[in-house]
Amino acid sequence: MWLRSSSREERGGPPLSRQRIVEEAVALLDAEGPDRLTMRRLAERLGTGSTTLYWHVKTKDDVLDLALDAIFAAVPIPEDQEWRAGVTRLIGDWRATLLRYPWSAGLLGRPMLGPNVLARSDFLYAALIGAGVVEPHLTAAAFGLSNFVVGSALMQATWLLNADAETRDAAREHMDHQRDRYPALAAHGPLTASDDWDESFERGLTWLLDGIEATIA
Amino acid sequence: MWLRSSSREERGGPPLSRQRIVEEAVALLDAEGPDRLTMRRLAERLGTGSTTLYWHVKTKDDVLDLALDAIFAAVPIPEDQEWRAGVTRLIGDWRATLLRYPWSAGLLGRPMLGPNVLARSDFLYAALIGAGVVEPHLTAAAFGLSNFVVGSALMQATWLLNADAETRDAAREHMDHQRDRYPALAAHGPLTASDDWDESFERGLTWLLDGIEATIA
DNA sequence: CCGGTTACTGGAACAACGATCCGGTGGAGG
DNA sequence: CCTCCACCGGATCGTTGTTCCAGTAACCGG
Repeated sequence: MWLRSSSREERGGPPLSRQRIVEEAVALLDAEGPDRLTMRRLAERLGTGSTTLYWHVKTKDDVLDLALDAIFAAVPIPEDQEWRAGVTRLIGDWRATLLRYPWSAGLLGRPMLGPNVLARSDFLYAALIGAGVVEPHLTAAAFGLSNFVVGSALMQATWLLNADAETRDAAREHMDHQRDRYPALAAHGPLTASDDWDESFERGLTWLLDGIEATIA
Repeated sequence: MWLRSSSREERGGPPLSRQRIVEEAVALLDAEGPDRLTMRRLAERLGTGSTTLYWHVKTKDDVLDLALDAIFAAVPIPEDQEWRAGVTRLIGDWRATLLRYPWSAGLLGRPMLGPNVLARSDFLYAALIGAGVVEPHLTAAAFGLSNFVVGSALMQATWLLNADAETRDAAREHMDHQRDRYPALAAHGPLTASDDWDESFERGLTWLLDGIEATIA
């Protein structure tokens, strides 16, 4: 998607329709989930014919790529002086956005090269460099933080947001029924009411940041 | 899927066909990717009609759930005495399996309740408990390790395995063209030839394990 | 004012998909 | 020999992403 030579902007044509399509796609994904996102349904919401969309957008995958990047505009780029505060804020807001749009979890398996994602990734690298993190720790730190937040949001969105209540209950019962086969998991695993996703996330993030900080000479 | 009361096993009927379907599905996913996995194509490979599959399997999603769980049978459950060695081995093999079947990355957004996944999750909890990790660190540790490995494999599979060479080259050129806009990212980000995914993964894993170990009284 | 280029629209249609209906078949058990 | 039942698969339905192509409306140089 982001690799296609955008022949539209070159001619100065207003990408206004494109924007409206993406906005409506996000709204539709939010309201009904990714399965219900159809070119026809999207067009109907926009009051146009379904085939008209293909003038503004090459394929449906492009709509998804654009929608995925669009939601990251809600992640502010921190201005903190202290690197740890800035990184913590960025990662936290990143996670919050992924969880606010749970359908994004299913889209994380595609290349993210949109401007919003790139700008925030650039900030992450810049913050780490500014903190004095050098290779090979730099790449490991940026990867680790990104992968950690992506994995956390993916898992939480899968269980708490995308799965409906009956699925969760059935899963709990399923685990309960096999309590003897997976004793440790049944006693302490997810789906036990006691787990606090936010707290666990921050603990893991702290471990990562401590490890990164220790590499600074 | 795992929540459906399996009326087949109850009657003692041989689930042999089911197993063949899953094996062939994994082979098909491996050979042509998830987009090309079709009930018709899968049936054709098995030498049957497409509708016959629905006798052994409720929906296509069931096939995907079964295939996803099936590949984790290749992850051995460690027998190390030392907890760090066991956890490191499990997480490493987990990652290796996810990368050997890159299509699995796109399936991670669904509830994983298969027996293979559960058994290995149970081992992870048991190993951490045996090491002396207690709540609230226990949940954070298990989540953190799982999420880290899932995120790492997802990102690497996206870029190095699922994206074809031309996509990667186009992405590199795309980044190069905007080098001034994302200076830190262009200089140090992924897609720079110097990055070593394996090394970065192990560094991040070490940071997490160090943090977990520090919580042991 | 006009002819034509250009930006944009959308009905019709196509191939492919997941899934269901329903009429089969073949062998085991009475 | 009859009956039952696990198992099979052709025909078919509704829906999907995408393309073809015949339009329309606005602008622009003459």
